This record gives sequence, structure tokens and C-alpha cells, in this order.
Amino acid sequence: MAVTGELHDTVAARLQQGDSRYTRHRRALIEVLRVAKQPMTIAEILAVATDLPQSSVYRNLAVFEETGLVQRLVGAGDFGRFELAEDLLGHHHHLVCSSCGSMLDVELPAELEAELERALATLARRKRFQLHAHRLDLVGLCRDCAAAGRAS
Amino acid sequence: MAVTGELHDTVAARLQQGDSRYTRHRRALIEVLRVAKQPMTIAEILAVATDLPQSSVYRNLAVFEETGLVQRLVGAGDFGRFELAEDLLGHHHHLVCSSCGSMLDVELPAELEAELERALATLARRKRFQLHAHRLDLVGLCRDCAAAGRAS
DNA sequence: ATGAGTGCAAAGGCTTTGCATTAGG
DNA sequence: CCTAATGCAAAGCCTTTGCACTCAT
Repeated sequence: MAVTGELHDTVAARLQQGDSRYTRHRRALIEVLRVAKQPMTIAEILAVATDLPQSSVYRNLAVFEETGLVQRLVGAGDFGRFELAEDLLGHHHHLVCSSCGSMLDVELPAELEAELERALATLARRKRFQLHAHRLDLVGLCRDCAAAGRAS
Repeated sequence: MAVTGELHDTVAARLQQGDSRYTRHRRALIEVLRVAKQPMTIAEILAVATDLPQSSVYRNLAVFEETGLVQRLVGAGDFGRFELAEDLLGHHHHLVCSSCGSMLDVELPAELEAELERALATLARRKRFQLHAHRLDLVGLCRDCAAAGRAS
């Protein structure tokens, strides 16, 4: 969505609106998420950014989540995974590997996505549900795990 | 899907295949899930079945999950929710309330469901992903929370 | 300056486990 | 009978917090 350079400006601006500061650690955290090809667990983030103290990561992810800059997902394992929010990354869905727990971003064909949205809106209306968003995950084995032949 | 009476037989049979027993507690747990109109958290289960010790609930849900009789879901809050597996309950999706965390089962129009499945299969093939299942959640405000006007 | 952010370590809270006991088949 | 299941309480583990210090604006 936003160009690499723009991202940090967007984040900075959004944070300042809430009297929050865009500190070195926060910048590093956003950078980790930007570079990642997939939603990350906190453990993964800590492994990559060894200089970030655990508590800062937890606290800043919470701040980002409240600010709507980052969203928490849940894949196959039991841990949450974090990625940049959809308005920064664009709407998409996930390939969730039930063997290794990885999550990969994918986009639906625009046509289907549009039809799905229409249908869900209708369904929500019928159920008196105030629809804000939808999540669609494909669950199965990622390329690597399928090749490795493990089925767990 | 299965008629009420059949359910317990099905569960019993499935458990016996794995050298597991269908005990009083397990029966009670399945019954709680059967009666529930929506996926339940462990706290909710414990509140309803006050005679079930916590550790039994945890252990038995784990057993059921491994046996494929129950599946764990994650809604809006941070807790897992449990419901009978799809082959017992039928394929469906969820209305997830981001205010109160409740989850309600819903079915997609069969036509759309079929088309969605076709499209996802194609997508998976293209990504070399071995698709086993999909999850689709509608996120927003349930009828009650929307009426109450709370937006959190 | 001056309050948000940080860092360490302690506290918290849900979940899992150990072990002796009970009960299902 | 023999092994799985149970129940209590202890142990685990990820996450959250308290508090004094530091840095961004």
C-alpha cells in the first residue's frame, strides 16, 4: 500500500494524534513488521530484534493495536501473530499452516472478494449484525510442510 | 447434523477407536457443547458445569481436539472458544462481536459457499498450498451490543 | 522542563502436570 | 484386573505491571 518511506511518516502522524511519540523502539518494531513477509509472533520479533526488551515489545504492540496501526491475528498455534493493519498493508487473507504454524498473506481475486463482501453484508443485515470486517483463512499445509510429508 | 441421540454414540465410537473411554465427565462436556448455541470459553463451560473440575475440562477438551470431535476457535477476546467439530455440527462460519466477544454460528448461502470453495481451491493450487479447510468470520457488533450503542 | 516511554524484575492469570486414587470396559 | 481418567495442588509460561530512570518534544 504505502511506499516504504511513507510508512514511517504515516505511523508517526497517527501516533502524534494520540499524544504518543514515535520513539526509536517503536520505529524498530514497525520496521520489523514491515520487512517481515508474514505476521509475526512476539517470540519471532524478539529473536529478530534482540535489542528490544520484551516489555517494550508487548507494550508497544498494545499501543499500535489500540491506534489501529497493527492487528493481532491468531493462526494455528496458540500464539498471537502481529502484522501491520490493513489500511497500511491492504486487505488480504491468510494461508495458515497447521503443521508449522506459519501464516502467509494472500489476496483473493478482486471479483470474488467483491462478491463475498456483498454476500456478507446481506447476511449480516439479515442477522441484525453490524458488520465491520471479515477474516478469511485458508488452513492446510504450507509448501514446505507438504513437501516434508509431515501431516501433523 | 447428527440427531441428538446419535451424537453421544458417535462420540463414544470415535473415542473407543483411540483406546479412550467415554466417561461421565466427557459425556457431560459434550452435552454442554451440544446444548450451547455458540462456541464456549472454558470459563463459560466451568460456570455451567460446576461439577466438572477445571483440570478435567482442560484435559478432556484436549482429548476431544486431538480426536477431532471438538475444535478450538479464537474470537475477539483473547480466549479460545470450543465447539463441536464441523463433521458433527456441519460446516459454518461465525459472527464475532468485537465488543462482547460472543460468537454466533451462521451459514453462508450454499451457492456462495460452493463458489468460495472453488475459488479457494484454485488459489491454494496456485500457491502450492495443500488446502484442508477454510475459516470465515464476520467481525463487528452483535445485535445486543449494537443496540446498546457501545462501540468498543 | 515534563510527561511519555523504558527496562528490569516481580506479580498475574490461564493452562499444564505430577501423583496417588478411582473407575471404565 | 488393568489401564485410562480423575482431582487436587503445585509448577509452568506467556503476559502484564510497578517503579524509578531516561528521552522525546
